[in-house]
Amino acid sequence: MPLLMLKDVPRYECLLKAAERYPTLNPGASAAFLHLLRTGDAVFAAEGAFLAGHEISQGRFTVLMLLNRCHDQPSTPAELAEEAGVTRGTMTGLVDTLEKDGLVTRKSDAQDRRAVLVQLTPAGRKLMGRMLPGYFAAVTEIMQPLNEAERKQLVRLLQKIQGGLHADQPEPATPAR
Amino acid sequence: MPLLMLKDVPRYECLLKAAERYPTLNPGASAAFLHLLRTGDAVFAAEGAFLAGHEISQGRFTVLMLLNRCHDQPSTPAELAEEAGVTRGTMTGLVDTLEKDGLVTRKSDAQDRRAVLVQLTPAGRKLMGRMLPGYFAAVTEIMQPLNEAERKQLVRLLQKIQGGLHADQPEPATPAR
DNA sequence: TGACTTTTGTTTGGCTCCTTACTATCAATG
DNA sequence: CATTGATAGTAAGGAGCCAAACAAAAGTCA
Repeated sequence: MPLLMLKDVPRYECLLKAAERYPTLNPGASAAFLHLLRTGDAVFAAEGAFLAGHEISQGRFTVLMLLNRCHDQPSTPAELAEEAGVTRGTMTGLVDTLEKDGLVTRKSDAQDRRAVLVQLTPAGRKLMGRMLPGYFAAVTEIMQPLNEAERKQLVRLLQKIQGGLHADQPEPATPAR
Repeated sequence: MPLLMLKDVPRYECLLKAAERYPTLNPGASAAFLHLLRTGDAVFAAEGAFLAGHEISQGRFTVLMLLNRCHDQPSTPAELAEEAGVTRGTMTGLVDTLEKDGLVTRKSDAQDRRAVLVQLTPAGRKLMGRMLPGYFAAVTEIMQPLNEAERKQLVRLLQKIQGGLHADQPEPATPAR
């Protein structure tokens, strides 16, 4: 549960009342915003609870997923950090603990002596094979309340929001490539 | 950006292909799940970016919001922790830094000598008065891509998911009260 | 070649949050 | 009363993340 926020979304009437005091408050937008954060956090926590049952954190699980994707190709920490959306420093720590637990190995790249190649060990592969069916089942379970049409609808709405965010925050240094 | 996860949601075709290997993987459910986490995190980050411009973190802002709600009533750290969904230990730290910055004060409760009352200082109230219009405008801006009907639809879908989560995870110790 | 810039992985120190353990106070019951 | 149990706030230690600074190795270009 990484997001500190209101535990319960305020009732819509309260938002309406607050809007009288704050002219910039849009009740519909605020309600959607709060529910999105709230539900996103709850779903994230549900995923975390499942993974905690297997003694693994979300961060480590993400790395294992990335390494499990293409079985034999090892990845460098920099690639993993980029794909996971964390800094290389963070990835160093994640790989450290995964290596300590015997789930991945580090070996130096023959071509580039700066680089390190990270790869799943047989134990790591075995763990994923054991976890993934349950993991996917848990995800399906979480999304059970929505039928297929509703899921598509949800994805469409979320993509709209995300598209707006990207437009708001253009990377200033890379205009075109 | 507290959630470590895949930076980009996998393409739907990749999910379909993965579903061949993992029978429990439901592509539609997985896509909705990943988009929900991804967008929730992006929106959370956008909020954090706004608040960072005012030199304040999400956690501290939540506390200030709770204290600003009812102007004169001070709250105890335990109440604040309950409402914010964090532990009392975490709340101690948040109030510590807010007090250090002169935004809130602690005073001991006359009725209950264990308790502490936390209250906004004039400086804290002033900060909120300065920040909130921009904050609500930023929330509105984030939700701009959705029209009012879509926002309602989104809230409905999110509530459905949340309802399912509560049903899955019944508090075992408090059956009825 | 030699002097630059970039990239790689790591280290360090910081922040926010949690869990656990502790003391002080209250409340309930004999 | 005195004992027992619950509750309030705090402190200590850990996990996960970041930003900044670093040495080593590559790439670039005169």
